[in-house]
Amino acid sequence: MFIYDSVQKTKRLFTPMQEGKASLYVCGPTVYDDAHLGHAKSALVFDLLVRVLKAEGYEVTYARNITDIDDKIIKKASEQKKEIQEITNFYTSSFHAEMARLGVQKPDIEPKATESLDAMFALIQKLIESGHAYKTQSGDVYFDTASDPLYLTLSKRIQEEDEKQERVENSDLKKNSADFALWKSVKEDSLSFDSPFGAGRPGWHVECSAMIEKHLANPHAEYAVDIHGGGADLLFPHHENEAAQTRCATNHTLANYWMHNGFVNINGQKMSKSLGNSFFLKDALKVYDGEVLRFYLLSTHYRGNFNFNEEDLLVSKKRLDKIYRLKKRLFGLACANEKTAFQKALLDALGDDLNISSALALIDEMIAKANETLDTAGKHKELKRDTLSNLAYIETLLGFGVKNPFEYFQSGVDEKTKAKIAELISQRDEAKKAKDFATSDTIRDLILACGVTIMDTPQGTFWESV
RNA sequence: GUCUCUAUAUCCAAGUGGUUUAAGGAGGGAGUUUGCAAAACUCUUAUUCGGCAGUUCGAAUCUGUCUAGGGACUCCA
Repeated sequence: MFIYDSVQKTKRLFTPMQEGKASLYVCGPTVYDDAHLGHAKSALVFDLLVRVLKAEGYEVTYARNITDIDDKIIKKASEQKKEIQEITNFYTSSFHAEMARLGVQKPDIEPKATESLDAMFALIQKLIESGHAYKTQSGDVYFDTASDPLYLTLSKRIQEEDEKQERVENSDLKKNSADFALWKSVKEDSLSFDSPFGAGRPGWHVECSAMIEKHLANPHAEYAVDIHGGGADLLFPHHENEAAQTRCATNHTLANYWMHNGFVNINGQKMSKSLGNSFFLKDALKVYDGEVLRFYLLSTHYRGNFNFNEEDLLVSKKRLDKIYRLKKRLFGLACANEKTAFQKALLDALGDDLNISSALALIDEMIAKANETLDTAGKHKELKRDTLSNLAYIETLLGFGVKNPFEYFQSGVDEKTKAKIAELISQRDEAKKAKDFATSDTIRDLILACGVTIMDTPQGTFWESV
């Protein structure tokens, strides 16, 4: 497959270090607040990538971390007078629950910062020993960016003059203003762990490098992982710093391929903590079906910016509805495992740097063709078998159409209303049989008043919630 | 300010030099089907790809420039 490498800025043929195996590390959330749509987008993009890699035949090892040591967590805990763990446990489990509703499969490894301290100590120790890190008078350990000739080559930034000047002024603290903390010495009333460098807590960037070495890296390989992913906002400074740490502490280049997903914008503006315009996933899930959100957030190319708005989301729902209507049409029939030309084309589209638009176009064409043949030659066995197989393929590759189609269309309607609708439909059938269309239309109005729509088919009358 | 990305029909959105005188979806229009609807299906809806200039036999696709809008440079998916 082809992957756009956001560091080389070009589409490259994916060639893993080990034939048939792919390792992937993605920066996960810091668990101090509810997940927003941006977290959802990132998780969905890499969930899709993993599914595509597996469909291509790779044995995938996918790690996504949980950052559970952080200034913001500490701040929140003290504000709410709660234990750190109470905060992190709460947001970790809500993150998991919300991801599950989006159909995001669990990563193979989900390391937590609090469980990876040994690996961080080892990495920091190596950096100190090799002269790439230093301890300040205040007890902090900093990475010495000047000691790494390749620093800033990942994000291709240019060191500015004023940054160099700061070097002299702050000589008793940091050697260079670009230097970043590997270990922050303990301050009063904050979270602290014992370490070879004194009590304190790790800097943010060090956990990813350490986790990758611990869980994914092969000591003899050139790269620590095949693919490293995350949101576009992480390229600098987070990924730059990760890359520097790994490069200087180990004989690894951090990743062979870098993938960065674009932002989710609200009203054309980046959703951001500082702007306070975050759209929380839990709020979106109150209003919209998780699978519709999945379809919507995945419906445009992962690298582009995504402007969230309700009208476009409803268009996505209509497209997903079409998959379910076809599924409903073939409901109850046995599915054979036929590999079709459509499936090959679908995988080819997604194998081209996750070209979801092409993939969705293929799906729409497949649906139209299947419906057309079912309209004109309903007993076409081979077509039914292939169509069912195609729908099953879409389920595993994209996670679309995974529910029972009747339940999908009737979600949000309580049992009492369902019974009432069933009763009205049977009354309407009586009237229709008697060709009393005035009565049947009156009954239809009563049914529509329940917030549902009905459709007469050769198999009987069905209803869907609107 | 420095760097960087984007600009395709009413809207969303593929397409990175010729098989595309531009996929797919939504919306609009006309039909088929239906007791009527809904759903489904068919046809239709950009001679044109932000403006200008250039490279080329040939450009939405490459180069320059201008315009508009995002983003990074500070915690962020």
